[in-house]
Amino acid sequence: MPRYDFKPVESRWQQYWDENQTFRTEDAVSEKKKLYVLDMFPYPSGSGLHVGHPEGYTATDIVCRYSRMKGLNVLHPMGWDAFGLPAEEHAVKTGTHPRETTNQNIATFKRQLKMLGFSYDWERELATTDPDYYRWTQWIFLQIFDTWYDSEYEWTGPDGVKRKGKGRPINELPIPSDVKTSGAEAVRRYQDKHRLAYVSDAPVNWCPALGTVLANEEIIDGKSERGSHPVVRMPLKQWMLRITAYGDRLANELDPLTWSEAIKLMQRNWIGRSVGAEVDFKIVPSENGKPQTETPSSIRVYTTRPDTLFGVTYMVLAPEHPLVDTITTSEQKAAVDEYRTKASLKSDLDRTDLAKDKTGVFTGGHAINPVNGEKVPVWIADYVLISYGTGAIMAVPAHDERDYEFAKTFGIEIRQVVAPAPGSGHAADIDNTAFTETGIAVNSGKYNGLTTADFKAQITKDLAAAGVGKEAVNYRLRDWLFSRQRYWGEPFPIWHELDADGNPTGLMRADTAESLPVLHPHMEDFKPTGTPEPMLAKATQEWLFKTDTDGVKLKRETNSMPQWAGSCWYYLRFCDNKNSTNFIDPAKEKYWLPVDLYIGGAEHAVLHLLYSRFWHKVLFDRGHVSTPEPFQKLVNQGMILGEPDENGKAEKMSKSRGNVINPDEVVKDYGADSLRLYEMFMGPLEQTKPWQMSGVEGVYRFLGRVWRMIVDERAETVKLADAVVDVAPTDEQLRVLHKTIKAVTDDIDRLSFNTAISRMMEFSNFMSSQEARPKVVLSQFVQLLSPFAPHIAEELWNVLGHPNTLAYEPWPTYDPALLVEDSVEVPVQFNGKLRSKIVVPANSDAAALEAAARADEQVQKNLEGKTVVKVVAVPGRMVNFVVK
RNA sequence: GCCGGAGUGGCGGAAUGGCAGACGCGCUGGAUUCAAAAUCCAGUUAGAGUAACAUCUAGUGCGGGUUCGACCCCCGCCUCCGGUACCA
Repeated sequence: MPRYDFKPVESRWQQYWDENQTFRTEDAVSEKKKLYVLDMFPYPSGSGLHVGHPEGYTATDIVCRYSRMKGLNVLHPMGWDAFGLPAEEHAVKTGTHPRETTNQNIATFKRQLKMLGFSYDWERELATTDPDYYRWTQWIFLQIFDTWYDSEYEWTGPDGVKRKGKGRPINELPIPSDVKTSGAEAVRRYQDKHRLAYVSDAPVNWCPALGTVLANEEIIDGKSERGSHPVVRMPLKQWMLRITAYGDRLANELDPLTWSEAIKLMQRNWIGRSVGAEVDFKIVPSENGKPQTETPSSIRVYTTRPDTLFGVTYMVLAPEHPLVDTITTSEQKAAVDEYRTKASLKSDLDRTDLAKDKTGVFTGGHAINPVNGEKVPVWIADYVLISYGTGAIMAVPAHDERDYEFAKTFGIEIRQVVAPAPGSGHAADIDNTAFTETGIAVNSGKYNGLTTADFKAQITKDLAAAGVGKEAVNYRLRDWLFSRQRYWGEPFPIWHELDADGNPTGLMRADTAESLPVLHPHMEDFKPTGTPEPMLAKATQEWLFKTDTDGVKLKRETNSMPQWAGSCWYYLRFCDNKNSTNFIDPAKEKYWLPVDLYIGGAEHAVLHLLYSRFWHKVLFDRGHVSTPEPFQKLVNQGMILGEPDENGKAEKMSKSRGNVINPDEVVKDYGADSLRLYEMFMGPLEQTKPWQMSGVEGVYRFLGRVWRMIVDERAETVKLADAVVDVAPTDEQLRVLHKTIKAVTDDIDRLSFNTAISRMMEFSNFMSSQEARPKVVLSQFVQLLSPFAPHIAEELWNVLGHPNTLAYEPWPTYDPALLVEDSVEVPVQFNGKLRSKIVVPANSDAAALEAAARADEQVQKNLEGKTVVKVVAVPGRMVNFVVK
């Protein structure tokens, strides 16, 4: 073989690994120490693998191959997040069943991943669309459906941690006696209201273009995350998951995880816990004859600043607030109605677009401020959201920017009640801007002089004592809208009871675990209904209806689950993907969980990771898993941008820009090892970085040099180069080898793959110039290279005379004694500036260093005419003369 | 606006308190070749200086500070990237 020909080598080893099942992980639970390394499994899109995919996959593959050589029992699986809209949209256009499209795409992805030589255990492959898989997705849904959250329950979990709050079986939910006396049906309805999976009639985000409703998390700037289609809000009956019940735990239990602070913060911000108070303002009976006898007779507001209660000069209800009709006077009714209509027509986008200009209408009604008895006018305005807090606020223009703007617009009084604390460096300029800092209370009656923190604590207590308020916690996080109107998602294992006329009674029945999976109905026509009516409503009568054993007529739930469902628990199924009696064997769960290293894109920082943690915690509470968190260590790979343009500016890869790099092409021209090596050599894993084809060329040349270092290029067949001999290595060769072993090992442990590769380049630059290259040294180097470029490494390992694969050869270790050099070059500084270098024995102490430095000619020249104030000598590092 | 991250040669990046620019790309020159590709060798921060070395000066976004010594730590700014936004 004259030159390194990657094609036959790469396909030979891929075949070898396949045939010998080299990377099969033993199914039995082992005594060996385990390592579970997981990639975020891909959505198998029609366009195939993107160069961004192999970045994370190569990183995990390096860790896995390295860890196997270190003797760990490694679990490294791959699967497919295969439900989703594109396959269904394709079905609408072509009539091809989504399953067929999905299977084709999976085949392409699988071929591409195999082409890159990743050491997955393909026996554990799974797709979320497999009935054997979504059977258990539906089963977990039933667990969630069967659970209510007891926020007062104190318990110690299998992890030994004491917690307050637990998801408990619905049959343990205490039923109030008045409900109990109302009969069995009332009890069922009461239970349904408390389940973690429940049906709600609240306004939701309906996206006509996608033909489905979307979760809050799937909406960006008022448009759909996918496709940027407009979204409108309308009330619909939808499934919700009570993720807010777990808000505190989802935020707090992030602490012990090895995740970047940035991602933890994003999750905490998304959860958005805030502590404040709820305060009741009594509604003032109308003065113009309109009777005000309706209950409730007070407006409840939520505030994080109860210390500013004395500064309240008006109140605002969200336009959708139920009390608007009650409080609006007849004079104001027309104006209020008009405003509400306008607000309801505005999309969320419009509402945020107009963020600067405050609008609103006076209702004519008033309420009483509980702290001072003042009559406060009540307005409606769309800057108050019905979906947060109580949908009503007390407005304190002096100390809130939004209220300030509103008050300026409508000429409402601005009353300062907080003064800057002395020495805080803040100033209050109430004539021009709101003062939103904390400080000292003023104009607040008996509370004057209290600090913001003390005032808050005191008034919260006082309000509670008076029965007009209490401490309250609020979350930005909403319950998770869990139903979609599409075909290509998991059907719900739920039936609705029908009355004699065929109308739903509102009562539900769950499928039994044994009857799962609920399969998709056969359909020919995949066109969306164009209305919020789900696709599955077009299914056959047999699929849709049945009569239960007790004679009750039932209709199937026709919504389907969102794409997130399948990815919420796939890491569990990988541990035991063939189990037909359980979603995971408990012993296997105990052994493999948690995932030790999870690598994927930052785009899943809130959605997938939050949902998945939520499901895991429900399973934890119900005793199905033993760890409170699924992913111990998380690393987000940086985005790979396209090639920089002539101005050096690199942009996101996209079809429209025409700068997408196809991994197939790269592998065709340079081979899989080069692609893997390049993606790791580009820069730090977590950093965003531009693609440069010339860089691929660089690592490709490096592999050629490594090949020539070992193989005789001029020979007809693959044989060792003449310089490769069976001799004892020189001291220098040993030192370079052991330095490289140390550096590469440390770098892999730190996931610093770019520097590991540069160390191997240094090694090959050195060794290639050696006239005699000891086999034993080269063999160990090939092992170091093998996690990064496994194909060429396996081949060279063979050429060096080792039979079989090196996948389980013990990882080379270094001898610290060999790293020590006899003499070292040490810089000599004058006032911190480099002036000379001296060569001294490596073990020289500070005094010897200084003496050697003083003996140096350059140093003496620099010392002339100067006074030495101080000498700093750090053995092995440097000498610094402080002179005047 | 708020929260996070980052600013180092022509480019990707290395060095987390001790020789700034490892390694790679690109570029320049040379060797090899009939020629090319491939490969190998040398050079490559800028400026001053030298026949050539030597040597000197400046230099890690900007301004200040701590230190014998700062890309690294502290304070104040600027720019770029990511997240988020009427959340009371």
